[in-house]
Amino acid sequence: MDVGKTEVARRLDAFKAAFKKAGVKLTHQRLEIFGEVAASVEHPDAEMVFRAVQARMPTVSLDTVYRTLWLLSELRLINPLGPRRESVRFDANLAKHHHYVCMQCGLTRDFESLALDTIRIPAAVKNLGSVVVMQVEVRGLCTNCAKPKTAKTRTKGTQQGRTEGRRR
Amino acid sequence: MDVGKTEVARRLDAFKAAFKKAGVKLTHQRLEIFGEVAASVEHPDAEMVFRAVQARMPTVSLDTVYRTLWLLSELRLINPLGPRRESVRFDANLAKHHHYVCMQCGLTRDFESLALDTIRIPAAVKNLGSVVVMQVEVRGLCTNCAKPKTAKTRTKGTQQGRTEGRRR
DNA sequence: CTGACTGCAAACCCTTTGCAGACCG
DNA sequence: CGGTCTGCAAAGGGTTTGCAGTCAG
Repeated sequence: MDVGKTEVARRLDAFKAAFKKAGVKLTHQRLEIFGEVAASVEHPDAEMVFRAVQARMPTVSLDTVYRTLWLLSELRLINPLGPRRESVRFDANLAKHHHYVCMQCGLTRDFESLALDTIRIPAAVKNLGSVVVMQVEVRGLCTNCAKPKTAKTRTKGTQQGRTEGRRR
Repeated sequence: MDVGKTEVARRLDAFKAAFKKAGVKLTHQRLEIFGEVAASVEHPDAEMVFRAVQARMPTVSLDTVYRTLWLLSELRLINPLGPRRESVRFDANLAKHHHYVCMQCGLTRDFESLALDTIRIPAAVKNLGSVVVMQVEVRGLCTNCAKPKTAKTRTKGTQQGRTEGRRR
């Protein structure tokens, strides 16, 4: 249930290199925290990481875990999962469809594709559990966010935004 | 930028039928709230819906919007988007991969597939924005949750769970 | 040594809940 | 009319932040 030893070692090297390059300090807790995420196959959330690290280092605090996790994301050593963390969104389109999600503003749009609807799922997935839905998620920068500076043409003013100004 | 008129009408019919069948009351606010989600292509969150409905019905409260949104989900008239709402999760696997997510316990696992990595994305998506990542998300019931009752064999004890007891 | 980092506690934001009055059927 | 719903206000849970002491480089 763990990531292979060699793979973890490789991730740790990338970790140290990235820290050196970014010029941030390599503290004991950062190492433990990254080690935890790198060795896990569970896609843990902050609290899971916290509990695991806490076992070996009883003084860590949950906020350090959060800060470190986001730092790691910034250095592109790990990725936050799923659509941008924020509020739950709802979808009234009950037909088969797929999603395009803007990594910057969170804009989410449906798109349809017969070809994608009929994708064959690898047999190995069967070992994980039953298959109820299969959706393709495409992430990128929406045309609006891709526009150079002067982002005056905000789509309709409402909706969409609200997602940018994250991070500390 | 809206859903077609006929489609909205169809969704409204399904809505009324489902309400009658479920024996829940069809109130003014519920109708407005559903209408808002059904006509939007934005996958709004509770607050977006709230603001939109509030414009036409200044007395609605945000909590009613929440309650209605979840009610609609229960009646399968809309679907909450993305992996179960809860905390952000992180992924240290930077290689191309896809996700299997259990709809009940939130368990999330990677799986690889050359075939899936090379899927051709429909040209229409280009109009939405650039493509940075393409991932297939398979949702279903993991083997553990699928087990009849006596779910004694909890995977490793830790991780995983924490996601079930949602909803009011 | 010194600025970056940590732990602590308090603040925040989104979401949920208990309760009394309002309204659908 | 009666039970379901709503609005209100307050509680909850996850996440973030300001501050003073601590530690990596």
